[in-house]
Amino acid sequence: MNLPADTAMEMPAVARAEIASRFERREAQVLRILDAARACFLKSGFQGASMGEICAQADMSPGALYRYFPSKEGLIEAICASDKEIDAKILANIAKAPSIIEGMTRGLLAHAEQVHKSGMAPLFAEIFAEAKRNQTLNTILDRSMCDVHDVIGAALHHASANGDIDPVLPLDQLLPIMMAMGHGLVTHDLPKIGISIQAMEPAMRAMIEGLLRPTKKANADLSLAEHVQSSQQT
Amino acid sequence: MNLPADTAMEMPAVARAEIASRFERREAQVLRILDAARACFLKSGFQGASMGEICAQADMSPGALYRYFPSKEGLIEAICASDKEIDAKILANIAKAPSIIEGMTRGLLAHAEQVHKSGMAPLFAEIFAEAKRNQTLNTILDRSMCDVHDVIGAALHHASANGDIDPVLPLDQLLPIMMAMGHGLVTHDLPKIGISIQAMEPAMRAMIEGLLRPTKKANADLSLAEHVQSSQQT
DNA sequence: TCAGCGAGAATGAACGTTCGCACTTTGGAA
DNA sequence: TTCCAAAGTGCGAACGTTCATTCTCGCTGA
Repeated sequence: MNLPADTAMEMPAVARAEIASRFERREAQVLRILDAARACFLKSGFQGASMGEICAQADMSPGALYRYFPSKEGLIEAICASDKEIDAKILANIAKAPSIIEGMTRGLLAHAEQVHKSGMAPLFAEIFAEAKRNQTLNTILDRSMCDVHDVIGAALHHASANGDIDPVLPLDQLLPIMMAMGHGLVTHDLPKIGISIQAMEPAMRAMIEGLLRPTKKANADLSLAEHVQSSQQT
Repeated sequence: MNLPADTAMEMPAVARAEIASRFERREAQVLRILDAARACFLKSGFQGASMGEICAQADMSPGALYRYFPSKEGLIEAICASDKEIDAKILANIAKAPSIIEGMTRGLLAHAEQVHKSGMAPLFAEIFAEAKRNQTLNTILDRSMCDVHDVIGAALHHASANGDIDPVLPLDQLLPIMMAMGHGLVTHDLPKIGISIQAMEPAMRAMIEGLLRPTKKANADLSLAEHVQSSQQT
């Protein structure tokens, strides 16, 4: 941003290119620490990872690390806050999608695939688990969830106004269901089962279509009468 | 706290006969410890809860506790193993349901409601997060998931043989989706949002119907063509 | 009498954090 | 330019605490 230009000019060109100013150097160090912390938290969990472990991973002494973060708690909060931004592009695509069904289908799958491919699924699970106990984390998570809520909520309203959503179902119930689905896809260990996430697209689309598309559900109870002749097993 | 062991110990001679034997007393103590551990893990997480905390909650000294469990690790494993049984009745109901759609709808919601009502959702989140790092826990969890897989898998096969499931979708993809949904409903903080889980039944049924019910999805891409005139927002 | 139980102090390791110090960079005065 | 004080940075030993676990010993019921 607002670098002292004179200082930059006193430096040799090579050094200036690498770390042009104090501010940037500081930012680079912060990033280095965050990367190390992410790796350690991923491997050992928030409580399980020690500051020593993180220092070693960042190739830095404790004294140095504590110049950048006031505490382990602060580090955890920074990790949570930094990882919310992952969704930005995906959210934009949901808003731009030709229909709510396409948007949600692709958005959910893209999100799940991104998280699993980057290997960050355990970290997500950790964040959500920790947020149920840690008030500060909970607030951070809520704030980042707000963006998601806003985008999907707006898309739902828009689709509803267009008559693309079954009027029987209250809109404010659809959103939590979507959120829970996304949550499940990310937290559940899909890759372990050997499922390709992209291959799930037809099934996901069918499911979301069932949820949102009008008609066909005036009284769903007929499914009961229809299938009385059925199921039991050993 | 209403701990079984407490009550038993303060009971008159007649009632004491119920837990007279060494074995039964030992079992009661184990239960007392497990209850305390569950409460502490729920509040502070596996790593966050200390043995001291658990001892205090169980009203027991460390020396006593260690007569029943070899380590904190062992306690965690016991908690994970004991909490898998929650699903037994719900699973049975899924198998007995008149149709796969009814079974899955009610099963998923019953499971979610039970977990949330008992306030154990954070513990579930904790277990799943921890299992991604701890090999032993992972095995325990896998084993308990096997039961669920078996029951739902059997129900799916049965329904599929009856023609109740869209033949286009491979069965082995449906199961992970169901699992992920259940997982999401449990782990996501539905009650915080103020949603009554039972009220979600129509929406859930519509969604599962969309996923399983035949017809209507020969080429779902028409949803794209249909809605080209759509969505953007502020 | 004896095996098992329970309490609680003791132990030793690990942890988050701080401290003191040496080194470098910065910005301005001489 | 040269010099200096101030500020910033990094290191790693050290600190105080907390933790999981063990030990010792007295107690209890059979």
